[in-house]
Formats: sequence, structure tokens, C-alpha cells
Amino acid sequence: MTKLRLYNTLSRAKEDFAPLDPARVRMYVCGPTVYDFAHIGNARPVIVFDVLFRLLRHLYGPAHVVYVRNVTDIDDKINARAAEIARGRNIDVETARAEITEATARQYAEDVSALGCLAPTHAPRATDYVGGMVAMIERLIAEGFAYAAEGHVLFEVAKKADYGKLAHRSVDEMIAGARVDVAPYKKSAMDFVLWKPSDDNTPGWPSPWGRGRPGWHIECSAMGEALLGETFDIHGGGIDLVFPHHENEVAQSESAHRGHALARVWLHNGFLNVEGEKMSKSLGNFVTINALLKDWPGEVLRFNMLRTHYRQPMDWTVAGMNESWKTLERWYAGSEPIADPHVGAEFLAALCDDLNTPQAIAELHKADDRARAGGLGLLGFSSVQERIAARPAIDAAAIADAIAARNAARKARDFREADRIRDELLAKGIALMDGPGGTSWDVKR
RNA sequence: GGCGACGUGGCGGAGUGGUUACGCAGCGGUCUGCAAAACCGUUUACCCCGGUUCAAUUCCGGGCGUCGCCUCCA
Repeated sequence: MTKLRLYNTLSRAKEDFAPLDPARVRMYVCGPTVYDFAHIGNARPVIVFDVLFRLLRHLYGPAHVVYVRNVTDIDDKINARAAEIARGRNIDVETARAEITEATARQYAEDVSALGCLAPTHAPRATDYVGGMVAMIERLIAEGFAYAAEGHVLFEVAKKADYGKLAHRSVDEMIAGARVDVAPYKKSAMDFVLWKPSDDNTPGWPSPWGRGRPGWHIECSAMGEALLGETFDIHGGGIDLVFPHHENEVAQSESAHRGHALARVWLHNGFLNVEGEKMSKSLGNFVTINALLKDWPGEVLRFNMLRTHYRQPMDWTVAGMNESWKTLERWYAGSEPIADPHVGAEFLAALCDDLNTPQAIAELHKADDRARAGGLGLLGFSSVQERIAARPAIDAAAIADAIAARNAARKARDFREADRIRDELLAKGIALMDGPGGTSWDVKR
């Protein structure tokens, strides 16, 4: 079996991947906060880790990989929107919160599925695990890692000697560089919230510290523990989550689990820009997956994403999308169904080298039809067979008639009429190709 | 201010201590009424300055530039 190597943020090096239990390879990826449409930047980790999920399934067997991608449905951005809606429609905030998160989560699942991503094994919602979060916080207090103050519960960073090991920074330098005001109830500037109080206009849950809501980081610790156990194999997410989110997850989980590691390998994908600029609502270049899917097939978006290595910064451009579409078109167009696709050794080796998808795609360019079909399948692209079957219904007989009429005109050297017929078909999205063996046609974008 | 990443030919984008990445575009050709497609061939590269080395785009040091995190943004 080809050996999988992954770049571990913890060690800052590529390491041989060896799961704790090959019969149950476990991966956790931070999922969406469901308050708005997911954007193109959100799509990157989803696609990247879907490829890893598929690769792990290929290497260890589909039944032996467990993939958890959570849904964050407790969040102050959600709360702000819920409060707004609750006021406008005169309903209570909890109802509004449930509505927003439900609708957004459904939309997210649809969008991501259109990108060719498999559903994760589990997609837990934070609201279903508040009990586990409270229990973990209680454990942290009992063990002396956390303290309650003014309705809040805080994690005391000073009690975790190796705090900062994931982000590779020391507590001292972080305090020195801190630019935020320190809340008065904190013992130290670096202490972070595990639980905070909710007022009447904010969703909340009962707890030993009064009605309140969990901090951001604790949800992943609790859900990971519930679904994957104390220690699992892979934890992934965007590079911007390394600090503070993942660092704090590590602190909480390890402290609650007698020092046992949370995850053995930490993977982080690089940031994505749009046409050379950081995506932001103020710049007006905020691109949602949903909007893109109206103009482009999801597979093109997926392919475009995989042309850049996942750890590299990526620039998303329309020019790149066109190039991606062109490549996929050529690979799909005119191909006969492949009866026995297989995954090439060089292709697999590239993928196993820290998910080097650009190299893997280069191998597909060199490959024959069988290896290309196999490789595309492993990367999560529909097979050529499916692609052909999924073509929109086209009146092939009418096209054949038109081709016959055009060829008659060509034979009569009435090229004006021949070109008119060709243009007419092109306007309907049908491109003609005159080859040595006659005229063939294909669907153009 | 602190920490970190990146800088490859017209564009996208891998990789390597010495030997073609790959794709797109361009150019030439085959084919063709013309086109398109396809196929064949082909030009352009490793941010700057030092150092190590027989040899550096690849290792080390410095500089410059772009970007990210430190602000619950993937």
C-alpha cells in the first residue's frame, strides 16, 4: 500500500500517517457557523478534506473511516441575527435562532453536495451537545484548570504548561502583543471563555453557573469527545483557526483527558483570495458558493480548487475557472464509458504525498483513459459514464437531420447555408466538429 | 509591535543540490470550404545580495515584497 504522508501543524513537518486503529480511522473537521450562505473561502476546507476523506476510504476501506464535521448553531453572530428577526416578527429569539440555523444548515448541505462532497459520517450540531459541554467544563473546574467568575467560566491558561504548542507561540509573547482590553473578571489576559451568561434576549441553556451559553471552542472539544473519543487521528480546518480556536481546543480537551492528546495530526488549509484581493463584504467581492453554482457546474469549482495545493495561498479567479472548465470538458467530452477504471500508481503517490493534488492532476494529464477515469473518480468527480448519462435531454435525431442538411449544403458548396446551420446549432449549445470520419457533435457550455 | 507563510517562464501551478514538471495562452504544422475540436512540434523561469559547494531555483544568512494570525473570519 502506498504510504500516506501528511504535514502536521503540530510538528511543522511531513509525517508518515499511522492511524491509531486502521479499522476505524477518525477525522474531525471544523464545519460552518450557520447564519449566512457559505462563501468560496468556506468551500476550500470542505473540498480539501473531502478529498482526504475519499483517499482514506480508498486506503483503509470505506467502512473504516469516520469523518465528523460539526455544525455550529450556537454563536453570537447567529444570536445577533436572531435578535433582529425576533424583533421584526415579534417571535422569541430561540425560535428565530432555530429557524436561521435550520435553513442555513440545509442550504449548506445542498451547496456542498453540489461540489461533489460526500456527506460526513456525522454532522453534529452544537445545540445537541450542550450537556456534554457543561460536563466537560465541570470536569475542568474540578481538576483546577478553570474557574467561575461573574457568571462566566474561564479556562486558566497558566495551568496548562504547554499552552501555545500548536500555534508555536509562547504565552509571554502573546500577552506582549495583545491588543484587546482584558475583561475584569479574568485572572489573566490569555484566559478564555468556556461559558458565558445570556440575558433574556439571547438564547441560553441552564447550567450550574446560571442560564448561559458555551464559548466557541468548547463545542468542538465536546463533540469530538462524544463521537470520536479522547484521542483521534486527524483534526482539520482553515489556517486561521490555528489560533485561538484549535489551540484552545487542545488546552480544554487535553486538560479534561488527563493530558491525552486531542488529535495526532493537525491539518490546516491556506487562505483564499478573490481576484488578488481578500474577500470581504466591503470590497464587494464576497462570492458565495450558492451564487457560483448558478453560473458554473459544481465540478468546475471543485477542480479549480484542487489545482492549488491545499496549504498554499490560493487566488480564486474567473480566468482560472474557465481554464478548469476547459480541462474538464476535454476530459469528459467524446469519451467512451470506461469499463474498468483504475487508479494509477503515480497519481496515488502524488495524493499520498501530503495531498499534492496539482501533481496528481498533472499525472491525469499524462494518463490514459482508464487511469484518468479512476483518478477522477477518487478525487470525487463523476465518472464519464455518469457524466454522459446526466447530459440534458437532447433531440439527437433533430441534430442528425441538421447535420445531414448541412453536409448536403457543403457538398453543393453552399457554404453560406452550411455555416448558418452550424451557427444555429451553436446557439443552442451544440458544437459541430468535422473530422475525417464525418461530422460529430458535442454539448458546449 | 510579536509569531508565521509565501515570492518559479505571458498566466496558473508542482518539484528538485547537477538531468523535460504539468496545464492554459502564444508560435509552427497535420486536418479542413472556412472554422472548431483533436493530434504533433515548439519559445519564455526559478525576487535581490552574500555564503556553503565541483555544482543552488533547490541548503544557510541578510534584504525587499505580498499575505495571514495575534480581533469567535475557513
